[in-house]
Amino acid sequence: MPDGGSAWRRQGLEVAVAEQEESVIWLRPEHAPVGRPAERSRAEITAAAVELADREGLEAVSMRRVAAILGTGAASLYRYVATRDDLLDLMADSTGSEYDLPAPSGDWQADLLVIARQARQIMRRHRWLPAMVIGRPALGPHGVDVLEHVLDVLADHPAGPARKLEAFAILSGLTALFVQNEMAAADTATRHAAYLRHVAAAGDHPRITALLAASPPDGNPGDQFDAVLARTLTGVLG
Amino acid sequence: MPDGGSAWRRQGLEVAVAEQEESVIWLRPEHAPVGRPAERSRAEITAAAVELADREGLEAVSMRRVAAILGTGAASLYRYVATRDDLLDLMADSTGSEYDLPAPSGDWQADLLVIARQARQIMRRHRWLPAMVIGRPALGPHGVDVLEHVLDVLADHPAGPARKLEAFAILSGLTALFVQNEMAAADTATRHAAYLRHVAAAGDHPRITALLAASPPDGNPGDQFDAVLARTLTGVLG
DNA sequence: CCAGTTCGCAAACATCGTTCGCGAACATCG
DNA sequence: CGATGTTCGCGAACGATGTTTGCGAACTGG
Repeated sequence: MPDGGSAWRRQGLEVAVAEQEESVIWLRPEHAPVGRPAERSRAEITAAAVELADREGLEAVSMRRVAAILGTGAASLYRYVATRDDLLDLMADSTGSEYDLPAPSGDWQADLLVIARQARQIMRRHRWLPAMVIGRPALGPHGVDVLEHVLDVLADHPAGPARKLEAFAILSGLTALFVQNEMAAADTATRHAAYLRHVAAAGDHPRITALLAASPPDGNPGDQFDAVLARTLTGVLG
Repeated sequence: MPDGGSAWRRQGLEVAVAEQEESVIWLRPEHAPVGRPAERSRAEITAAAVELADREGLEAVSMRRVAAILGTGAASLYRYVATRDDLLDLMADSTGSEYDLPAPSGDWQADLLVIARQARQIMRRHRWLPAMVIGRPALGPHGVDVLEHVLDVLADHPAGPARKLEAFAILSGLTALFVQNEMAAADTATRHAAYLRHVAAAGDHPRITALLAASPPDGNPGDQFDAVLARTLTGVLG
């Protein structure tokens, strides 16, 4: 049988292995137990992709460029990853290793804020992360560790499982939203401002006109992150 | 001068026009005042793109496919739009016409909830919208109308302009997050569940194991949208 | 040593966004 | 009415993308 695509996985070395869904990369063994050994690893490829994304953005992460960084051919990457989206999932989950997860203190609200603040820092380090957290939530080994920790923090909380999962999703999503907004402040805001000035000059939309007139002398609103997130969490939890 | 790209715009018919930023599509006149008349309009192209996205998703919206729907060549679209992202901006803003904006009632919290609920419905109608609202917030003519209305609702509110703008961004973003989550419930959740079952079976992560065991008999948490959004808005505003 | 299997990867395919160049179409003006 | 100036429509091409195919090379268990 020529190649044929991972036939060894079906040979029943472990019964549980045969039952696995192949649609999720975390359940696919990284290396085959027989045959020519691989020269690289998922971690190595992921690290290269993350570094490239940090430097030039997500859209610069093409199979060819990642392969070039590693000094291989583009097609070789498909021995480690079924598709580009798999690589993106690996990238997103790998950032989960940057969390420091201290033991729960008893104050779940404070503990969740600690996590959220770390998430914010991590997303600032990897400016492509917010878009992935929002648009393609991946739950790999590291993400599972974070989820376990959140559930540990909420262990004594009376809310049901579904609500706790929702709280986790909102914590991640809202943090990503915040970071995305503060990143777009320098870029998108300028483009919007040009059009908003035009709208203000046109005469309709008096509220926008007034807002733009009073905008410069307005003190900056400070960092609303903690306050908004705390309120939102008490909204979904008790 | 052969074509050369919209030279008439520089001829100073209107002084204000010459000052315009060309980087924003809303400030670029749709049709040239001289020369051969265009056979189509931005609105027509936008409508075709929206219909295609509603049917087959955002990634199906390619210049070639949109052009094919209209019975033209792909290159022709660039007479109406400078880039594909411009077309996406047009699509996003066009959904702003689906709002019904009643006069402010005096209760700003209730009025904002009315807007948010409409946003939710609109995003459910156009399943590609949440990703755009979050990743590429476009503020066109219709978006400006909605913003004007929100500012009108908040006219008597003591918060500063920056905070009101932040409230608007959070209102849109959080709504998009919610819709994205409820859409992913059927798709992503299934993929996650397979891996989560594996994690639970592995033995570590006892909280996740317990959560999965108690998951089926747990009553669904009802619709948290109104509650979470209200709490968050009072978090950023007074 | 050989049979079995996987690995690395050049080449090819389909598709994408975008640009170029030019004939055709239209409004204006002489 | 015809010439002129300008834009429009668009076939063809360019470069880049994700992915597949096919095969020689590399390794291992028997």
